[in-house]
Amino acid sequence: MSAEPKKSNNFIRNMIEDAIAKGDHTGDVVTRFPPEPNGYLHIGHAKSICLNFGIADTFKGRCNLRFDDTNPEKESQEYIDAITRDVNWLGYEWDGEIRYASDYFDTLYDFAIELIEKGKAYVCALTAEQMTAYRGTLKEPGKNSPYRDRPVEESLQLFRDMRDGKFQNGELVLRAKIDMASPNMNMRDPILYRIRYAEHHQTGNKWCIYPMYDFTHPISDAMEGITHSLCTLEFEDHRPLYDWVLENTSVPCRPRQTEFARLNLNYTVTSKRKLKRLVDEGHVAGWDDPRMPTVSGLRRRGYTPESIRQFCDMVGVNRAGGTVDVGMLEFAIREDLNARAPRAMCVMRPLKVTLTNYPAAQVETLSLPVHPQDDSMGQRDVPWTRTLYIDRDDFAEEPPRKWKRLAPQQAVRLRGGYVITCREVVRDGQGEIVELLCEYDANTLGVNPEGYKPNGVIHWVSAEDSVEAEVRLYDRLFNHESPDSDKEGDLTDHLNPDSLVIVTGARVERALAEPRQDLPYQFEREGYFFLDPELSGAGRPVFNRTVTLRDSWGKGGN
RNA sequence: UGGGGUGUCGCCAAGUGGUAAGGCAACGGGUUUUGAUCCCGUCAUGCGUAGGUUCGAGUCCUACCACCCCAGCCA
Repeated sequence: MSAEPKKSNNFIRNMIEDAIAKGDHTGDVVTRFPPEPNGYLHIGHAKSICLNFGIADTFKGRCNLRFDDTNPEKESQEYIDAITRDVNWLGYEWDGEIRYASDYFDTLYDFAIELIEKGKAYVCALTAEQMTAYRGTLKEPGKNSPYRDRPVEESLQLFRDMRDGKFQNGELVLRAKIDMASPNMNMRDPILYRIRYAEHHQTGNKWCIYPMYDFTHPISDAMEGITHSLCTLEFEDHRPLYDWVLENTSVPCRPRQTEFARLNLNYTVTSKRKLKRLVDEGHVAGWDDPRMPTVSGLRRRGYTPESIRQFCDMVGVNRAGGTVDVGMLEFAIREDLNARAPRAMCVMRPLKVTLTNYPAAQVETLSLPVHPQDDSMGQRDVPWTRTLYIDRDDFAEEPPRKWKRLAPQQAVRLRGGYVITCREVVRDGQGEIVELLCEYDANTLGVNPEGYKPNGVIHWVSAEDSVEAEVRLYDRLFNHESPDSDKEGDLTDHLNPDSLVIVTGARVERALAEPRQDLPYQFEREGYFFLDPELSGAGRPVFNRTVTLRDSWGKGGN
């Protein structure tokens, strides 16, 4: 990546810079992004992606994409495809081909043999329950497995037999021989291989034994010449084991693991397990539901890759695990879209306005800028007719103080058009307001009226010459700041019942009959809205609200 | 005294002994045909607490306190 804006410094960048300055690090800086294909990427992964690819970029190194696929029962090609797409969409290119930990299954097997031959690993026949008992507790040491000192030749033969399918699921495991009394649970003779008769999405039925993460990861890193293996804080306790594996096998090089704090966002969850649950239980429409903090959800919502990268940069990287306010994410997308989004008008809840002094047959084509601060984006045509729609929320019979919209006998500017004054309110049999009879001031196009001052500016659309649209107003999925970290109840107790409000019968200006699909629009005075690629039909657009405009008046939007 | 971490403004975050950056939010004010944007201003004598070292400490030492992670044949 070359177009990456300059990145804020963080302790990892500083560490690498110092090492290069002191001559401790020579050669390329090589990182990797190593997702397990057991779910979709979320905003937390985006942080890791920006870090790994960003580091490689600033140090002119390389970054690999490697699927950590050692648990076939939880993984699938669907997830691989989604993850690959998301990384690309975020704007990153990995070095060479996509890698898979499963590419190294043969190598891994050989290194396991090496450990056994060195007397550093053994085949253990303890059951899962026995294993737990032997492991000890956090405060008490474990005790050695009775199989720990079995002869090397015996372990060697047993391990081959494991591979050759001579045992049942879970019957035997290969364990590292380290220290059952270690205060670090990960060092109490961790399992290296388990028997699992499962078809693997990459290797098919070639294997019935699969290596564990702690054995696979350091070796995969070494095989790829990774110099900086960056991971989240919960793996800190695994580092001694990561190092142990590298020290005790004849790997070609020596990567270093460095941990950083994972991203937490309030009012949402960033855990693949919990997100999967929301999908499986139907609380959302899928992994790419616009309310999901997944990369695909954010994309469908209208977030841009640039805004997500900017957000990750704002958040920073360190070892102090905090919780970032979603407001910062919203700021990032507003900042990007304010500069780039074409403007348009959309009336969510149409209220008919008849201009009594405007000829019925007349149509005037107004030319409005696509962006008020960027002339290079050009103009668009907006028809002005006798019958218009404004939003019901922009009219009040008894306006509050400082009302900047329409009210009886008061005037407002219609955005880009004329100033109108409301003369009469028309009601139906139920007493509901169905129409406003207004007069327009023909001398106010592009100039202020003489002798009076309009309240403000509201948006509008021609009644006949506009397009019907469905608009989906999204709000936060949870109404609890930390929906998953409290003891008060279940995650699903905190779902926001108003996280999706569907508005049908909205009207958008004619220019949006065929909306662009690459970037959201700003519906003026409302927010940013992105054409939903799944739900929109020909001539019937569906817009997802990406985010409201900042609003210093009341609560934003509808 | 299981082990490993982290504590700087409401939130994120710089700072590596020389006298507390920046961003978000908030709050004032100006511009404005989006109650948007933009502009200008305010916002930590204080860095988990208590001692200590030093001419000088967020940075060094000691002791506490709080929070997070670890007992999957998950990653």
